Amino acid sequence: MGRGKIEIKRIENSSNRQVTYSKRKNGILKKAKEITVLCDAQVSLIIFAASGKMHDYISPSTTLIDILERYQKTSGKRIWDAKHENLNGEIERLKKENDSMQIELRHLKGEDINSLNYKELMALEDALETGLVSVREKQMDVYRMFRRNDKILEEENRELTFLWQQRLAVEGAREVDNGFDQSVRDYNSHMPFAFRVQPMQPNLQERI
Amino acid sequence: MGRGKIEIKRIENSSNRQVTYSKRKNGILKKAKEITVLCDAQVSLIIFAASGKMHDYISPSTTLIDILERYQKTSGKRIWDAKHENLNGEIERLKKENDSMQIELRHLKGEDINSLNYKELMALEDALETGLVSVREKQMDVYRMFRRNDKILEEENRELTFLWQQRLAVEGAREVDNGFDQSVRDYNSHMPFAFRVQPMQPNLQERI
DNA sequence: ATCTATTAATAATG
DNA sequence: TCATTATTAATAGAT
Repeated sequence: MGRGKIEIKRIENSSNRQVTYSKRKNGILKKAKEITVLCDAQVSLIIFAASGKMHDYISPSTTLIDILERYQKTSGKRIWDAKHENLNGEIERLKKENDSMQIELRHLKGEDINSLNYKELMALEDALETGLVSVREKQMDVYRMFRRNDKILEEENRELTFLWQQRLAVEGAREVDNGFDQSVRDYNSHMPFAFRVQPMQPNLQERI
Repeated sequence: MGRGKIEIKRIENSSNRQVTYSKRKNGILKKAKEITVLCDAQVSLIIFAASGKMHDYISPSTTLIDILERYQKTSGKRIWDAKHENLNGEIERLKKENDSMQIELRHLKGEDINSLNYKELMALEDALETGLVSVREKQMDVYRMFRRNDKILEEENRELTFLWQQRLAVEGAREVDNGFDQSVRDYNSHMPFAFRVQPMQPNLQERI
């Protein structure tokens, strides 16, 4: 239908192809609309041009999702069900995992243990004891770390105090004419920053 | 195009409608095939007749799923993502819940506790102690139940033994002419079933 | 289903 | 891209 008949095979001339695409696309869309009106049909039509441009028509009486749902039922082909089922399976798996952990947690907290038999109670006791031992060991580590830090700080303090007093004595002897207050202020500002008490164990500091 | 022009509105005559549907459906399918060949287009066409009959055409170079995926991207409309979003959200939620329980469990078992601070360690210790107390209490309950059961059984045993011996004595005095072995066999078979040792605490029995 | 008169779509052209 | 038009294709109504 046109000035000449054409073979149904790829149109090699690119611009001809584009023009034909545009015309025929409109034609199909029109036909799709017409059949829905004339015959109560429901149509989903999606067309992608080679360029990537997309055109679609969905009968106004329905939705694409609805049509796809029906398509699945009618054709037996899977569209989203396959993905859907995987996700549902994953959810089931996670829920089960969750439940069993939930139960284990409650047991470890001493809850819901009426249903446990003697053997299970013994195992639970063992687990709790093991955990308690580990936790108390860790607590001791932390405690020792504190103590060590304290000792280092104390020692530094002693050293600094000593240095301070020594210097004070020397300066006091040399500059008797200046007021005492002035000296103190001087020493405060001259005290090198590096000598001031700095936190040890920075990691510890952050966490506690 | 036909013997007469028709208005584009629902065809009221049912059989005419069906015939027209059939003809035009073929026409659209043909056009869809043609545009894919002529213009490198990709088409997804699904048609439902009012009767429920379904016809479809998907360009051979692609799949419906692929087209829908592109449709989503191009149009921004959600198709299956809308459905999947819920499920994905659920999965994320469950995974998070899972992870935190996993961590809590490991902590209670004394694992991975290096990163805990002192306060957290104390809380953990408390939890473990509480759990241990509960478990040990339960163990004591079970132990006491055992003991009680044992005592009841012992007492029953004593009673039965007493009854047995009493009867034996009476019978022995009355039927001295019969052999002893015979008597014993008699008594075994005459002993009412209800008097035999029965398990107490059936629930306990099953679980231990 | 098939036929065919007629309308609709469109290929080539400007 | 748009309009025109010669020609083919689709199809409404009849058989």
